[in-house]
Parts: sequence; C-alpha cells; structure tokens
Amino acid sequence: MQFDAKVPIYYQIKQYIYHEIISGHFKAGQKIPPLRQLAVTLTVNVNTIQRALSELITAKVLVSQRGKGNFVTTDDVILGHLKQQVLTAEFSELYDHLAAMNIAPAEMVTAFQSYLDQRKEA
Amino acid sequence: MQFDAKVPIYYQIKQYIYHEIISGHFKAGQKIPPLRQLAVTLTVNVNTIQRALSELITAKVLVSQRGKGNFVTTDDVILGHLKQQVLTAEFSELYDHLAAMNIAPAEMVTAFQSYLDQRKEA
DNA sequence: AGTAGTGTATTAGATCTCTATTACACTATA
DNA sequence: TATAGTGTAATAGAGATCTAATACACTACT
Repeated sequence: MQFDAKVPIYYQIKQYIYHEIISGHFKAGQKIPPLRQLAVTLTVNVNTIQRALSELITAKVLVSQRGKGNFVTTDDVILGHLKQQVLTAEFSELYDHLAAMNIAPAEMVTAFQSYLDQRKEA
Repeated sequence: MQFDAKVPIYYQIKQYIYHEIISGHFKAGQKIPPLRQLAVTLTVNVNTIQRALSELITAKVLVSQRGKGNFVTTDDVILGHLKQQVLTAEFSELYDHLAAMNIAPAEMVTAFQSYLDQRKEA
C-alpha cells in the first residue's frame, strides 16, 4: 500500500479500515486480520497499526477482544451512518478547497464531471 | 487561518498561495505580501512561510527578488495551466478515496450533488 | 501443562515539522 | 550615508510520527 507522505500513516490506515468496511470487504461482526498480519501486508510497524485501530475502537467501529482478535461492530446505528459520514467529510474538504478558489458549486460539479469523463477515455 | 493538523502547515500555505492566484486575489506580476507580514497574518513562523514560498519559487509560480519582494509570475503558460492542475489534483484524490469504497463514478457525482444541495439549504 | 496466536504496553532512537532567534544581503529612499 | 523594508540562511530545541525491540496478558487447542 502506498501512503501519502504528507498525512500520518496511522490516519491513512484508519481510513483504509473505514473503506474496507464501507465497501463490504469487512462485514459486520467479522474478524479483521491480526495486527501482525496487517503490519506485514501494509509494510508498517505494529505500533502504527495499533494506533489506527485504537482510534477505531474508541469510535466503537471496531471491538477488540484480547487473545481473539479485532472485530467489526454489529451496531447497526454506527454502521448505518458510516458511509454518509465518510462521504460528507470528503466532500466537505473538497468544497472548502474549491471555494477558496472562488469556484461556485455549479462549476464544482461540472468540473468534477469533466474530470471523470476524461478519466473514462483513458 | 485554521490549519488541518494532519497536513504540514507549509504545504497548506503553498495551497493557499495557489488558491489566491487562481481566485484572482494575486494577479500576474503582482507583489505578494512580505514574508514577515504573511507570518503575522497566518500566525506562523517566518521559516514556515519561507519553506512554502521556496517550493513555489522552484515551481516558477513565484519569482523572488531580494530586497524587493516576491512576485507572481507573468508566464502565461504556467498561469494558464494552474487552475486545471490544482483541480485535477483535488479530484484525483477524491476519486481514489471514493473508489476504495467501491463507489462508481456516477454515484460519486450524485452523492456530491446531494451534499451541495444539503449545504445550500442551511 | 504447554504452545501458538492474538491484543496491549513500554522504551529508545530516527526523522520531520515547526518555532525562536540571530545574522546577513540587497533595495529604496530620506 | 543612514535607515527601513525586504529576502535568505543557519542554529538549537520542542513536539509528533514512525520504527524497532521486548515483554506481558489472554484465548484456544493439543
């Protein structure tokens, strides 16, 4: 996995877990890979994985069971809002950046659409 | 100015300058505020400002004149591509994050549109 | 009981970012 | 020529992140 050098790795791993849950790769109640395996897969130190996971445990997205593993929560309330929360965070950041360039909301959409169209061609 | 604690300040200042140029606040050939004034305005150390500006000078977006100040380039080729470059970088990052959640391009647009609609109401 | 697999915790050191401080170089102008 | 305004450079120290290494606690299974 390739990380953005400008953002803490532990934070990017946190997002990675979010993405795996939202995409359905990690399902409700399912055990996620062990710490040491994640560390190898993502070529990162165990402590860095642990830092990311501990934040997700605090957020009650993951449930930790000593000796057993880490599991995706079965709380439907939390899982139900997850995708919308992550999406809103993404769009909010984008909006702020584009608004700082004096770009109107309507232009934001058309410009994004243009980007996607161009991407599709290639 | 409020900074995102997860991204280096010097990098965010670099983006800030880009935004000021693209929005038209800083025009071609125009002198930008002195280092020490930017440091006060953005409540950041002079060295941090300097680091951001030095990258922009290397990118030939700014031209430095010792004793006089820093000026926006008059190079139309560079200025002409600036907005598209920054936009593409923003969209590319968004695309990667959303694609990691198994979100299709068409849904990206509608979800973004929904975000903007919701934002308009408030 | 023993062993492997798991999560948790602590320490030390490297690197990066940011601040604070000081000094220097050049320009413009009184 | 003096002075204020500017960019440039270098050093030292604080804090955050990441790595490496080690140890400990709990679970499952033989």
